[in-house]
Amino acid sequence: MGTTQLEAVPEPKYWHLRTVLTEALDSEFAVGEILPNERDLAARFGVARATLRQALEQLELEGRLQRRRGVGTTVAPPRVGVAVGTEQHAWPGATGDVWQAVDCVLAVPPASVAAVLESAADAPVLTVRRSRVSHGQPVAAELLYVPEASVADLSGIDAPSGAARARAVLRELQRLELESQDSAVELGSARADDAKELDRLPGAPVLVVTTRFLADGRTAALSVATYRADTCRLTFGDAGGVEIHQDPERAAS
Amino acid sequence: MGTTQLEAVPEPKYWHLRTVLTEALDSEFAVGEILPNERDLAARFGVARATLRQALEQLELEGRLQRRRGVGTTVAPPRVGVAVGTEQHAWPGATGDVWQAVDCVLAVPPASVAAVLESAADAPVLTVRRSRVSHGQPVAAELLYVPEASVADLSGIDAPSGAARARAVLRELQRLELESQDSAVELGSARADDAKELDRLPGAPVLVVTTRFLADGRTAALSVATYRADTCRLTFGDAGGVEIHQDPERAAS
DNA sequence: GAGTGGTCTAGACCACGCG
DNA sequence: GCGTGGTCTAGACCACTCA
Repeated sequence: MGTTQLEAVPEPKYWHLRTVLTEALDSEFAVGEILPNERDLAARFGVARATLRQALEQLELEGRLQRRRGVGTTVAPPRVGVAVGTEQHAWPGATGDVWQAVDCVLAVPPASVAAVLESAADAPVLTVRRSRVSHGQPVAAELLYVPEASVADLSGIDAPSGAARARAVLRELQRLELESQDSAVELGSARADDAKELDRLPGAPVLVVTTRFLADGRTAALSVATYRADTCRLTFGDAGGVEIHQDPERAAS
Repeated sequence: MGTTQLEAVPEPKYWHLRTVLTEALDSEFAVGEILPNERDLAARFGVARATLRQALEQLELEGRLQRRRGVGTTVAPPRVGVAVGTEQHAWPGATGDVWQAVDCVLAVPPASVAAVLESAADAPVLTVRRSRVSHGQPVAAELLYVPEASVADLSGIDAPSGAARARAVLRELQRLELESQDSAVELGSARADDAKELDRLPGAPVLVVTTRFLADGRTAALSVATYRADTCRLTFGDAGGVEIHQDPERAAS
């Protein structure tokens, strides 16, 4: 006897909370609206604040919420689609490039980068920092590694570093003919410097897009671009990409 | 006066822990090795278990660790590259397809899917479940939505559902000529059913790849594929993709 | 049944944004 | 200075795996 199937599968509280909050967001809140603070919400649902925060973290990961210290928790707008396919993420420095050069230094790259560039582990390479803005918000920070062999002549540039030199490097890069490129996308967490540029805390989830540019039969440049995972949807291919958002617990049944 | 710059920037303990552990993983541990349990580790570093767990979560997100309840925490192998570019993630059912058909039912899709398919919100569509295995491990679960208009004739199939019917649907789909496709990648969290298929807990981070297949001037099929974010690196483009792993706190300096 | 990671609690203090 | 989210603690119990 007893209850039929009440709590037959005791799912975690935070997961149930996530579902409840998702439905509330869908029906009762508008984009940009401020939610009650965490202490109030926790009390309202009768859970500890840590448990509530676990649910909010999920929702932030899914791009449904935005939390800012000292401000509050707001309903996030739908993710913006950023093109990383053929056209927009093309040969760095090409016309129509969506990136903005920030800085350029000559530095020894991480070992993993050196391996791909087939350069000595301690050989310095030109390291260009660029940033990408979409809809007024910073969406990505990039480090572009360019072996000195890829740029013919930088003697006309007097600046040893800075945005001017970065643009000069990109200009020189354009003299090479791009043969092909390939990319990989994986999940990562923002390093301190990237986090700052993306207006997030260190460790924030990011989508790391690594692109290798091939010219003259070798790797002419390597781009490691860090996109905010909470606000971005990376689009590939012919058209603009698909607008789909995950539904809560909706399976084929 | 006082101390020069000791703790001038008090970074969070869990972040510092993450860095320390990353370096330890790089130098002192082999892939597959089992770490001390969380209680021991926390005691060794003089922090609460919750703080230690926060660091481990980061490392798991970055694909460095693998944690399994009842077993322990092990050092994860490098992420496997899975191709989602042109060839392998091509027209479903084409020869060389890496997917395995699991099931097929006729069901009403989520509203967001119906919108893309340009079908009525309550119109059922063929929903094919497929799974993808790489290196012996399940890496992705897919729901493929196929409007009935896309498949000419299923009358020869007596099974109302199941893997046999799924394969029949894919076979019929091949009769259409694929015009183009576009994809989008975004971060999500695994629904209960996907989590089970991917051998993870609900809410685990996943990379959601949404692909729209265009044929006959309309959307002939829509694929929503859920990849394990901890173990997968999605590769696009001409070659096999780049093998880069994020280095801890290594900036151009 | 012993040992593991997963969940949850009820507190405390800190860093930040804003008025 | 106040309210927010972010960090941290020291416990407890649960779910799972495996010998």
